[in-house]
Amino acid sequence: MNSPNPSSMAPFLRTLEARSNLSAEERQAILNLPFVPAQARPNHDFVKQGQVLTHSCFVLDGVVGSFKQDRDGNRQIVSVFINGDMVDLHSAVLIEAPSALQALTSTTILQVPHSALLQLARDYPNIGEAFWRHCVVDAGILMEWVINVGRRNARKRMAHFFCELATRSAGGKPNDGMVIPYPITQFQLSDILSLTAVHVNRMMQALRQARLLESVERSKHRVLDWTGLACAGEFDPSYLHLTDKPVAQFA
Amino acid sequence: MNSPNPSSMAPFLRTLEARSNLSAEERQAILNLPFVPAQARPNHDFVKQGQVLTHSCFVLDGVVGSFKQDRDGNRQIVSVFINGDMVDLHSAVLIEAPSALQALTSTTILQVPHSALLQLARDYPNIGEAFWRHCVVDAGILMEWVINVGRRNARKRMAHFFCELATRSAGGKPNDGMVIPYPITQFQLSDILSLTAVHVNRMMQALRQARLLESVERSKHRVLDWTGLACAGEFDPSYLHLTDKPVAQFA
DNA sequence: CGATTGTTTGACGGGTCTCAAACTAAGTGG
DNA sequence: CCACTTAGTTTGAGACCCGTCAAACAATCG
Repeated sequence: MNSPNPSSMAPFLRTLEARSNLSAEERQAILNLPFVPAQARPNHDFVKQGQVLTHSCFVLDGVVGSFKQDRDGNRQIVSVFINGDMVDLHSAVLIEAPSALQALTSTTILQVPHSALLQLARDYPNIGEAFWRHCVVDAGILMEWVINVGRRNARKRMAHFFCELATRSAGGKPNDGMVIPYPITQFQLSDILSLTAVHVNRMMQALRQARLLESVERSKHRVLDWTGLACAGEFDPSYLHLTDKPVAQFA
Repeated sequence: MNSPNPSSMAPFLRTLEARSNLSAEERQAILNLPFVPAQARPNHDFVKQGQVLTHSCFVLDGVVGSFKQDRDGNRQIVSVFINGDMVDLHSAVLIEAPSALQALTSTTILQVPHSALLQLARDYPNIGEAFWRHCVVDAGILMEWVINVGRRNARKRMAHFFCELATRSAGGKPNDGMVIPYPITQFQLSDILSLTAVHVNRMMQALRQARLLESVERSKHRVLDWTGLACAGEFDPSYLHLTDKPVAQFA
């Protein structure tokens, strides 16, 4: 355990602290979480839907998609996770995986045992609350996904997704010219956006023509005009809870 | 406080116990939660999106929809709640409402102060875990909603929704002939399913013609053929976590 | 250099939306 | 009890967004 290096949990701590107040002792307890590193191959489930889990997965480097499939095997990505995200913290309290997990590119994950997470939540109720809050924020992102897929047309939907991804990779506000540091193919985009790869391609061209986005080498993407993109995607980042720290009523 | 009667929290306890194991003392603590009853008028927000909240809302009787709107004011219902559901338990840890709440029909809600919920979670870590798990199940329902809206056509989508609603109202497995005890208009259905009211009407006719569903008085609906409906909607109820009790690894 | 993966293009079809209006049921006031 | 109003349901015609199928093109890698 703990081989990459002892502070590999630092990005997780950072994510938690964006939304919750933690004491020095609590911070240390998070950093001391045990883990087992693992490499996830792209296009290959490392968690299967319905599987019973004993650990949660933390993304140290790369991109992970959460896949659900309908009866015909049509796959739909319901959320994506990047560096610093705890993919399935929820599995600590509901051990049956509601969706499959798959890396979209070669990804390093750290497996954190449920027992350690739950022990921490019991020893430090404030950490328990922070974990709970973490899951609640994830649910808020899902809500945004519902309205994205349900109400926005292909162009807005795609713009919105890139806004979210850019904002999350930048840990706040993205800059014009930034490159989203994860390769995502148009085929993967079609799974994310509930569109066909053909239509993704056409909308991509539309965003390029509007000088909002640019494709760069290896299926990566550059934000050319952040304000324009946010406008095209009707993007309001507040649901990500990355910047402000909402304080609970109870002290 | 506590006026309807002291055990009004019993349905909430039932919901929690379907998914978590609680001790006698913990059960009693849930039942003793303080609350303020309130009546919610249909088609009128009782919580606005972005509002800062001091209490969570429990549905004692009726239906509540969670609405999100895009910039143009297009509304989309992202989840519905019925008797026994704690609509926004999540607001206890994230006090800014991610969506508006509105009754779809005349509804009785009980407002439970966040302070009481958080105090309970701290005094009884096991209750904290149960609350956390409750929110995680809600998020799982949202995931199903994403694939429903994203991947299923109008007919399947509608069948799936009625399956979910029937299952939840029946607290498990619905029966042929059961009437879903909440009036829902086709206009409301269009907000739920991301369709137009016109198309909802046409799909409704298709389900009626297939002898799967029947409309009864006052916008209510009767399930004629449960197996057929579940098949038409590709419905698998496991994500609702109503029957089995998944036990966490940690004792 | 061939093999594989990802991107682009075109033609066509269909599911769903839009707009508009008629019809029905339920509730209200005179 | 009836006339009126309002909310909800139903129907039709036309347009458009996006899906399907098929094939060519480009880039990456061994």
